[in-house]
Amino acid sequence: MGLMSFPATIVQADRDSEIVAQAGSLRHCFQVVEGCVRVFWLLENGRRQITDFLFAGDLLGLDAIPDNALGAEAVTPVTLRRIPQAVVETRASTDLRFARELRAYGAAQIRAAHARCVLLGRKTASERVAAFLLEMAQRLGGYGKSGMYLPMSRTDIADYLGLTTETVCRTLTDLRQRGAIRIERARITILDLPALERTGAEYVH
Amino acid sequence: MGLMSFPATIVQADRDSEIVAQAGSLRHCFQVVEGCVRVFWLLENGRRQITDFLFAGDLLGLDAIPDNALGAEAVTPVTLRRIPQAVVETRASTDLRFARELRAYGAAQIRAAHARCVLLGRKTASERVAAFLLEMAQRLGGYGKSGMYLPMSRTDIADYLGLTTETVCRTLTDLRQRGAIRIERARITILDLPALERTGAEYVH
DNA sequence: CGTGGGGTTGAATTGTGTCAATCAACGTGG
DNA sequence: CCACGTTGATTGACACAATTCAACCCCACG
Repeated sequence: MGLMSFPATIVQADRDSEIVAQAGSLRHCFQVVEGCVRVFWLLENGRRQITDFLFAGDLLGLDAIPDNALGAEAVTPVTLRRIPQAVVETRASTDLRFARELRAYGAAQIRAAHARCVLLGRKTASERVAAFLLEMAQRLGGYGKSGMYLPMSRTDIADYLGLTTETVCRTLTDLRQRGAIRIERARITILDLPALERTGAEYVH
Repeated sequence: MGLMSFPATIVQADRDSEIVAQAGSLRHCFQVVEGCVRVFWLLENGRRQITDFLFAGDLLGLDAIPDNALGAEAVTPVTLRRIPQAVVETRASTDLRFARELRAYGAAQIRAAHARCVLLGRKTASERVAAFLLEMAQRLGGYGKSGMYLPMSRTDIADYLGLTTETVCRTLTDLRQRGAIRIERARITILDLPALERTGAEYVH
């Protein structure tokens, strides 16, 4: 993403601290340099839906999301590049190549969100967890013998998949007992990829 | 949306027929002129998730969605304006105002998709149905004494809300018995808006 | 006036949530 | 360096919301 060339302020965020997009009247967007961020919505009575996890390179706040309801927090200590919305807007209004990149990015976001709707609306707990592991392996480079380190808690995973912590645990245990994965705390190794893919049941048409 | 000014082919689609975005090597996007369209994903074994209903004025296929998995069908007989993707692309690459509109549209789509994730991941059946009725009332102008005509079947509604037909029915019946709505087949009238809004429980932060 | 496809209702089942107990890992301070 | 407290992960027992299976209804349509 051509966001690299933007003048940006480097900011840090502690574990579990909020990432504020609105500083005074100035809106910002961010690019994750290092660490993991969760983007979420809250409902009354404490229900939470995580709509995305962000890792190095990922973007936040490009879409002019209205302030209410949406939140972003550091899952781990995070380093971010912060860029004023207005700067991005200006660039988008002059640089056609960049504008196109932005549109492509938006389209990818929409596609991902729709895939998540399918997952949340129509998949079972096992399918959700399997799909999650596959997504994370994809994004974190977690195929391979050494597995991947998942920075987020089981609760985070549950709130991402529309489940409870307990169900996530049980499902992981089940996958382990079937020999599909190895679990060492936050490190998960995929042992039987085809089995996971069979369970993660992606779209058909 | 500035799509009105585009040269477009008017096409019709029968009830339940597919709307094909890919004619040969030419991709198209559409604007609904009249009728209702469902956009959906299929999973193996017949599970279906409807990601959106489209009504007059709404757009389809602007985002360069990869052909697989996604489908669009006419819920009612539909009239559409069909525009080649390439034309839109070209226009976006020259007309900055239009490009901006496109981005705003994309941002709105993302926001809507995220709201749907919250609904599918964290809301109860009653909350989903109430939210659905409010959304439809909003989009169809269905507040008011005469209510609104819902063109889609209960099965469609269920597949939109991640429920079963039966649950949708029961929940509607329940809302009726509480005096929140009146049901006459496909026509639904909101009698107690505050009650619905209380149930539909929107985001809090 | 049948016939058929949605819609509605009922009864039984089950996947997932809830509540609760235990465990494992880790940081802290004595 | 070790008891302790804290926090997240795991497991078990039970409850319940929503699904499944089934029957019936009702209207539209040939």
